Amino acid sequence: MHVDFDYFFAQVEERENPKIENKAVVVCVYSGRGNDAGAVSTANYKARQYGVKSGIPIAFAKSRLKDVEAVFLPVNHRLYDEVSDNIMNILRKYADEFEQVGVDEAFLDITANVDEDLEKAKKLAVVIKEEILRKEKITCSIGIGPNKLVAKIAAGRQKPNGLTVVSPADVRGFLAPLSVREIVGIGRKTEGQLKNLGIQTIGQLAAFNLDQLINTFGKNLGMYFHDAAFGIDESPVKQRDQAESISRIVTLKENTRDLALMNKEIDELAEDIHSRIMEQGLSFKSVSITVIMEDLAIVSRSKTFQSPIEGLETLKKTAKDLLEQLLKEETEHLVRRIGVKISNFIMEKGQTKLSDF
DNA sequence: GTATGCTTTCGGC
DNA sequence: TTACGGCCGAAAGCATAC
Repeated sequence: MHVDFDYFFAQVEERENPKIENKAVVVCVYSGRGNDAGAVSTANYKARQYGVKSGIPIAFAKSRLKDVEAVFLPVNHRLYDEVSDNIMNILRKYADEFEQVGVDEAFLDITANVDEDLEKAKKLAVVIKEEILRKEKITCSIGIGPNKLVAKIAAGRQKPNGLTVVSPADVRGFLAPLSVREIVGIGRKTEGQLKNLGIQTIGQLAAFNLDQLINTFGKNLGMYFHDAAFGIDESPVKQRDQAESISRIVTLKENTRDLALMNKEIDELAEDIHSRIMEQGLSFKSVSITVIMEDLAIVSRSKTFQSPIEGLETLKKTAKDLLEQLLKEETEHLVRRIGVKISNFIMEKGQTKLSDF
C-alpha cells in the first residue's frame, strides 16, 4: 500500500484556518530579498486550476491569481512536521513493515495484516483514511497493489482523496496505457531513449524484446525495465531510519562573487548541519557544495574522504575549498544562492547499527 | 561487456 | 512582460574494476 497526503502543506493550512479552504491557498518560501521574491512550495487544487504549482515564482503565482480570492502563506515546517509525525504513527500501526518516504508519503506492507485478501486491504485503506481524517483532519490518496511499484503508480491515479486498488490479475491492463515515465527509474533521458525505440507506454515496453532492451541499457537496467513493465517488483518495504544526506541552502542578500562574504555563509550553514549530525552521533565521509548562479544555473562540487570526517573545522574548510575551486572554473556569473551538504554517513564507535549502511 | 562507486545534475513537492 | 526556495532522493554520466 502506498499513501500520499494530498497537497500536504496547503491542506494543513486549510485545516488550521477553515475559512480559507474555498480560496486558492498558496504556501510560499520567501527568499528574504523583499517583495514577493521566492517560490511556491505547494498550492491547493483551487490554485492549481490557475496553473499555480510547486516551484513557480511567487510573483508569477500572484499575477495568475489576481482575479481570484487567494491566500499566500509562508511555509511553517514545524507545523507540517508535527502533523506528518502524527499521521505516520497512525499508518505504522497497520503495517507489517513500514517505509516513510519524505514528509508526505509512505509504503505499508500489509500482506500479513490482511491475509493477502484484496477486499480486506481495501477495507483497511478506508479505515486508515477515516482515522487520519478524524484525528488529523487530513485527506490522502491511497494505492494498493501487489508491490511498491504498482501501489505507488496506483496512488497517483486518483487524487485528491483517492483509493485505487489493482489486483494481480489487473496489473498488466492497468499499466499498459500509462507512460513509461510512471516507472521509478525512468527519467527524461531514459524516456527519450525508449521513444527512439518506439516505446512510450508501459504496454509497448512490455511487448519489447528483452535482449534488445539489454543491448541498449545493459543487463541490470534492461531486466529492471522489462520486469517493471509487467508490474514485477520485489523490492522490500524497508524501514528507513537515517536520511542519506543532510543539506542547507540559502539565498544571498545580493548576487555576488565576494569569497569572504560567501565563506561567512558557509560557516553558518556548516555549523547548523554539524550540530544536527552531532545530535545523532554520526560522522560522514562526503561534503558537497551547491552554487546557484544569477542565471539560475546550478553547479555543484563534492569531495569524498576515505575515512569519516570528525570536526566542524574540516567541514568548513572542505566546503570553502570546493567553493573556491568552483569559482575558478565558473568565472562568468555572479552567485545567487549557496548550499552545503554532507552524506555518506558512518556510525560512531559504540553504536550498534545503521540500517542500509 | 557489465558491475560498482563516485560526481554532478535533475526533478518532485 | 517578467517574475525564481529549500530540501531530499533519483537519474545520469563517467572512471575504474572485474
